[in-house]
Amino acid sequence: MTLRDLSLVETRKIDLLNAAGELLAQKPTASLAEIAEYAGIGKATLHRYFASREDLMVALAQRALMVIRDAIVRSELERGSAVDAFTRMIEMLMPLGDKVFLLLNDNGLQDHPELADIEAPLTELVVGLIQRGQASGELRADLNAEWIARYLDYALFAAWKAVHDGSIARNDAARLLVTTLLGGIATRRATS
Amino acid sequence: MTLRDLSLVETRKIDLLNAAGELLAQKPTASLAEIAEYAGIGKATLHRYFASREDLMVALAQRALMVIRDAIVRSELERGSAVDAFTRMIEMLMPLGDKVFLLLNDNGLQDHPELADIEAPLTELVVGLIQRGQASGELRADLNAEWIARYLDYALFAAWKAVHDGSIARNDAARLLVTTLLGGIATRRATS
DNA sequence: CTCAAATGAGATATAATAATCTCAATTGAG
DNA sequence: CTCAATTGAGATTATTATATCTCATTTGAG
Repeated sequence: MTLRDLSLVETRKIDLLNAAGELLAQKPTASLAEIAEYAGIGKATLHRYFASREDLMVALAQRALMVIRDAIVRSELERGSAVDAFTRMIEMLMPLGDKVFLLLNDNGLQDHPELADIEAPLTELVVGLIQRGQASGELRADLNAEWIARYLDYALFAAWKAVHDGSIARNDAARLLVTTLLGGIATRRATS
Repeated sequence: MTLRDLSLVETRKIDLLNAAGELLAQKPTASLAEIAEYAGIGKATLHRYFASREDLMVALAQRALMVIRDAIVRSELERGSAVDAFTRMIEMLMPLGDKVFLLLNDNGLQDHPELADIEAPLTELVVGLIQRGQASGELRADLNAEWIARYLDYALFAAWKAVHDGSIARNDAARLLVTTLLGGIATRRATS
């Protein structure tokens, strides 16, 4: 085994990130020593892969964003009606909560450049979908698309948290979120 | 001046909390030394008022919740239609973002008993309003009231953050949030 | 099998911050 | 004005976690 064998190194990094993500989901304040132990490796080895805690955190957040991106790509936003695509996207994203939702807020990595580079095109995809829906008359055109995208983000967090707390059923979460987002909380009568 | 003069001690505590909240809003990682300096008092004095950092943080979060509670009480949820009351509440809460929205997520004080005691009755008030709206036919009865309350929380954060980032206008935020929450993001056509 | 590369356990060094302590200076009630 | 209570500046100690280092052991490519 040599360091030049990038695929092996990458595999180990992935295993390490998986373990770290798992532990941090339970205990967001876990120390590097705890993470190393949980991952079954030595502290020194952890540092060989990630020089600092921040490096590790950034890598974790990058991966979380990439998981989200993959889910969005796989939901084929361009296919069918905007509302159908929107629904597919929520259904794909909903199950990812456990892996990503703690990682993406809790930390102080909001405006890290390496993360912004991944997040920006992601937001673009979503904004694009929303604009398509507005153009087709499916989504309200009186709301700014960027606002809707941000609103969607937070609504996702709300649903993830509700599932995590056990206050809504896992299987029901996507449907519930979609219907709440699309239809709002008022009846027709009240908003007419 | 003696320690038995509770009102004076309370006044100083309030000043200290104001300063601490102000600084932490700008720099959430500020050390106790920085907080003391910003408040214009010595570190020792700060410790005389709050024995530990956690004590201070809990006090800050308590106060933030109390500020929110006051705003909700002043919006008279029982007066008029549920939608009107709901709108008044959002309009009262929106301007508080700067003071409270960092304090209530960022930290690790989620399930502190002293905070839960303040938060629980608050949630009750909101859930009560939502149920009133559902009973009167103004709000959708097919959505669980607790879910709507939580959804509302996160939507508020979304709007607060959007204002903070400058991506929506301060003056417009309450109206935008209310219309998005009540009406949803889809057109009538799409949800019919 | 061989050996260079990689690893793990743990010691050690650094760093940041919280918490405590000391004491001279200030404050304000009476 | 007087004096006990309070305060502030800063030294000191305690705590915690990160980061580095050492070296014996393990691993796996060839």
